[in-house]
Amino acid sequence: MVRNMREAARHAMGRTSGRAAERDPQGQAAAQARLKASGLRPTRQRLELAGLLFQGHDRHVTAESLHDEVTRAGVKVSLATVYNTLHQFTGAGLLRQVVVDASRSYFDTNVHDHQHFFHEDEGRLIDIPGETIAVTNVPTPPDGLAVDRVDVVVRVKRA
Amino acid sequence: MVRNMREAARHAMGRTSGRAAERDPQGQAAAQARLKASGLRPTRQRLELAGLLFQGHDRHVTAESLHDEVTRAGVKVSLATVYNTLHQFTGAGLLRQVVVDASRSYFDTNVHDHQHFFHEDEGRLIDIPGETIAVTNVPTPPDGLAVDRVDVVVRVKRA
DNA sequence: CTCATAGATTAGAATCATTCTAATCTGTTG
DNA sequence: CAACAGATTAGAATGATTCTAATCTATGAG
Repeated sequence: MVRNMREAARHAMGRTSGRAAERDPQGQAAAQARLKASGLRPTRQRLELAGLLFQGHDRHVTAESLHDEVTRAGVKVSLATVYNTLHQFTGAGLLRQVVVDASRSYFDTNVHDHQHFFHEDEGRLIDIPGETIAVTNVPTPPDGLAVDRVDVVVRVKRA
Repeated sequence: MVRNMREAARHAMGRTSGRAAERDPQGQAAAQARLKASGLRPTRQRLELAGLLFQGHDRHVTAESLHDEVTRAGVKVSLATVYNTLHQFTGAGLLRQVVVDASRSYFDTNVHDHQHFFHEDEGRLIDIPGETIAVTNVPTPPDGLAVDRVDVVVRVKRA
């Protein structure tokens, strides 16, 4: 029994993930449950990425930044898989895609109602809590259309 | 004198632009003045593009859509020039760039304060008049940063 | 536990919007 | 009209993202 579990863990997590799991037990566990709920297999790569993404605090990543990060952590995941995973997590409601920069896509681990500062000089996103800003008098959309969501981006620059 | 003006017009406007000018006298004249004010030479290409863009009603274009349009109108302008021109017009305050879609840049001839519906199924922008929506309680940006502008995008889908 | 298989990963090619290059052309000014 | 700064352009280059099709692996059945 003990051996079975070790085997399973080794298979699921791969070489370096013991460390990742220690770094980040809760995020990974929660993510694993949510992956299962979405019909996504808990592969080594997805667990590693989830471990980095869901550490408790809100994060904003691009495919490239996350790929760099996971690679620097000594884990081998292809860029294609990072892209796939970001989209699958988004589909599963674990991430939200943020469009603020024509050249890059950002993904946000905070999927609740909130807005962003976008630092145009550095290409960095900063959360604004959901209750802060109020958007009122949003008009009814044209016929046959329904509001999906309202995005507010406060673009900021060095003073 | 008459001959000089004709020549100038012919040179500035090229083969087919007599028609374009007739189609769109006010937009072109206004644009010409504003180009001059920005130190941009009134070339055939820029006048043609301005003629299409500034016809009085607000427009949303992408580089590709504008290039198609000017090409269909029988005018030969390279895609590179369309990109250059859109950016120069934006720098001159004649256009505003709108980021709503990770895969494309939109340019809006309405540079006044206003917001957009973005039709996610069709990739189409629809103006919301500036006085309609109210955004309140925008927090102070982090130290050393100043608000450049606040973008509001109401994402809509087929009901 | 083992196997078959659906699902996942990946290297590398392909794509798409956009930018760059450097050669040629044109508006402007003297 | 000459000369030159500025503009245009074809085509190459870039960079993010997606696709392909070959190889792996998690899972459920037996």
